[in-house]
Amino acid sequence: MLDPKYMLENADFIVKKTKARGIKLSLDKFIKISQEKKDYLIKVESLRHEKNKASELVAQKKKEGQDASSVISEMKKVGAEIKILEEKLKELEEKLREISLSIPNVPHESVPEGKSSKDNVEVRKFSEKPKFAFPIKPHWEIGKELGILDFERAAKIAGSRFAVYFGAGAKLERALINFMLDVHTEEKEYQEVIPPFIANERSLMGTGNLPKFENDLFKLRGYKWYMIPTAEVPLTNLYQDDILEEDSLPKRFVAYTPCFRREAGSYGKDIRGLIRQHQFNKVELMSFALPENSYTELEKMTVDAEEVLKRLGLHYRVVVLCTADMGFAGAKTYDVELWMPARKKYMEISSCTNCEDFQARRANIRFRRKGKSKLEFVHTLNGSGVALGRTVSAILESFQQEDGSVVIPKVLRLYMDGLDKIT
RNA sequence: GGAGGGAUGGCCGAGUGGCUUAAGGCGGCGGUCUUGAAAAUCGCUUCCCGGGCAACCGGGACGGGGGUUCGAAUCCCUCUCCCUCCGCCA
Repeated sequence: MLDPKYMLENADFIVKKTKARGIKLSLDKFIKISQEKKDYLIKVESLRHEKNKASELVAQKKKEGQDASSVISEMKKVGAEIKILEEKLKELEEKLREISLSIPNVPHESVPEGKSSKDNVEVRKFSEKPKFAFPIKPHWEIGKELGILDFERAAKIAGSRFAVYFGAGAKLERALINFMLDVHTEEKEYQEVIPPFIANERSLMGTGNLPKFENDLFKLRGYKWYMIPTAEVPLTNLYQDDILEEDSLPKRFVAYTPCFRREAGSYGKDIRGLIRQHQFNKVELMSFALPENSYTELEKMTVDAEEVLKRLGLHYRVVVLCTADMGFAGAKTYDVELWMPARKKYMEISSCTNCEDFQARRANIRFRRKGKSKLEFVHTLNGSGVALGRTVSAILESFQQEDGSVVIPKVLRLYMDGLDKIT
């Protein structure tokens, strides 16, 4: 949510920036209703003032034993009038809120303009694409042949877009979770969290998943609960309605959670393998930062996410998303993309986003500067550190051997009882 | 699932229809004292919206929503969350 004052004062700029996102937006209605609301507000306030004065008079008269009935009957009328105006006012406020909630964040000035993901700009790369002297296989074939991934059995249990991990596959996934958590907690100053994997409406409003993107979510039937699509939701809402101390910022958290997504509208896309699942594991980074530091924090977070991939020895690149490819709540996003040898394509594995005060305003997360009374909204940042399923895919494909086995990256062997190869 | 008790400013906590314009304390900020600090002491300090260059003025908010009333933190209804006891349970 954007600051309503900012919206009124910079309407043209916001419309222009939103257009760059590929979204058509008009703020005319917002401006008109805002003015209307203000007029009503002034009317209501003056009537309420009158009422307050009269109430004082009634109290005084009664104390002095005088008759107050004329004032009281007069105020009955005023009271009724106030009620009508208040209803109208509330209606207008509700409309304004609805509009505000549906407007995406404004991209940061450093974000390149573009029309699609093709216009994302590569920022840096790490290492080289792996080379193979034999015909390579996609990860689902490798996983099936090694007996560590099973999509058919997952389909029996749940349906398509689910996976069962067996033996060394399950252990690899668990090793990666522990490895990532250890890197982020022991070296990168993030505090580990295990949050609920279910969140309520308010929390999903806070992050911007609701009200616009309900179709992406799994809702629990009969409850106002949703399965989390990412740990960003519970982590951001850790401090919903809170007031933080300036000294306590930045606050950094890392959480392992499963993520649940409907993937509605992606029928037929990435149907094979671990790339696009209804349920996947992810280690997520989260940071609450001072506004003046949030872009430094975004750089740090991206580098921290990359660190994991570097140590695994996987080839990746970092791109800055263009205006058209960014998410609803983001002001700037870096995607870290892993190289998938079998598809000969880079795939997003981490998305590090500075939401500035967009989510903080929705979730009401504020802070107080030392010695000042005015409250400000914090900046929130989130980034994957990193998604597990796609990492496993890249490991299987990148480190596959001619005999069908897969070499385990050195940093993981400690987490896998010394196992150096899955055969 | 049953029965009770709660939710008040950054935090703690008083307040059961109009002398509350939310007491008091803690914390925070500033002054006095001190070589400095601590202690003591004095003052300031809830947030949001509207108006104003400003001092200031007006309005709102006591978990959320609704109601009663001339007037609600206070009474009624409802929802959410928290606590205690009983039952069940990994």
